[in-house]
Amino acid sequence: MNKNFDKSFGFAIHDVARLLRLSFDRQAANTGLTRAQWSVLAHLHRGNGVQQKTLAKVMDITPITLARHLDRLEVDAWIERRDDPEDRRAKRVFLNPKASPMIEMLSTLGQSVRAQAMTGISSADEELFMRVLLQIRANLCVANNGPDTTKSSEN
Amino acid sequence: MNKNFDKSFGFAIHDVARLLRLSFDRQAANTGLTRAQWSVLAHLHRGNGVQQKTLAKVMDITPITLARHLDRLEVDAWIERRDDPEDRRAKRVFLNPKASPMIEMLSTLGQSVRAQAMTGISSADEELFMRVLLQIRANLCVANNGPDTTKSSEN
DNA sequence: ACAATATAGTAAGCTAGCTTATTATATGCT
DNA sequence: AGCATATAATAAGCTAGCTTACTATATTGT
Repeated sequence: MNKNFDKSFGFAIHDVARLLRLSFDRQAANTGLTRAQWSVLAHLHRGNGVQQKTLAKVMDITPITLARHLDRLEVDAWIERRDDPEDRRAKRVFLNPKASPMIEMLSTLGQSVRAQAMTGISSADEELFMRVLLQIRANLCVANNGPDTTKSSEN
Repeated sequence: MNKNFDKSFGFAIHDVARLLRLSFDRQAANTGLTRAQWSVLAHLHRGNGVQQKTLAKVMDITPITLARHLDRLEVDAWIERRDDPEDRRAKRVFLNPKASPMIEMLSTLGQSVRAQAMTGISSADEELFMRVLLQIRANLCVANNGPDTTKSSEN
């Protein structure tokens, strides 16, 4: 009955994104962290002490969306906001020590979810799939932001 | 700096889903309908008068998520809920006549967004991509719902 | 120097998904 | 018949994204 919808590109992508997030969040429920929050921590892991503005840009989410993640992460002491000494408008975000082991754990969880999703798919197919996926993302970035700002500049 | 994240499967899928939705919703903003709402209308188009329970199952969203879409769609008279004559707990959902042309319009919009996303991708690659995508979805459905309930039964 | 403009962060309020709990009605068992 | 269980829809309240608007601070132009 819903053949066309099952096969529709946009809906299929949407479903897969949702199912992946659900799968991850359920398995991480005991940690009290969601995938989106983990993503913040992981990005900080590779660039600790950045401004919120920068972090939001790298993560490609709006500053206010990031701010809310940080609010909750700060309550549970995963991260800390400090005033930027060079710009009184800005804040810089730092990981607290307790975050590191958690980042590791969630990273392996992420890998296992991916493996589950890719069951029965050859590595050649997987590779092509990823290549096309990244191309699609690039196409949409251009379409959404106007000729690419996001990926070039980095504060 | 964020190479690994750029290439990560889950995040890339998530990004693409978000960008697709954004792209669609922006271009459809003047209609007052979102992609999710359009999806409800389109499903009704191929199965008018179904119960909410059934519609939610076909769309693979929770009943309460559907109920809220229906609330707004009903306010603007795109659809109508009627009591099920055979089950006093249930309601059946019907398209109003004004919906049909809108469904057509949004459907072509959907196609154009897809074309934009697929720019520069060969049809062979696109085909393989879709095949893998649907396989992934099937894998995740099993993982999330326990051995597949969703796709087999249909009221 | 100071007025105009730009920028960093946040607030308010929206859609869209989820889980858990409630209400009303059906169904099934004894 | 009547009680226990199951089901259809909704309510309450959460995360996560968005847009638009506001506040405080920087920057720039004259």
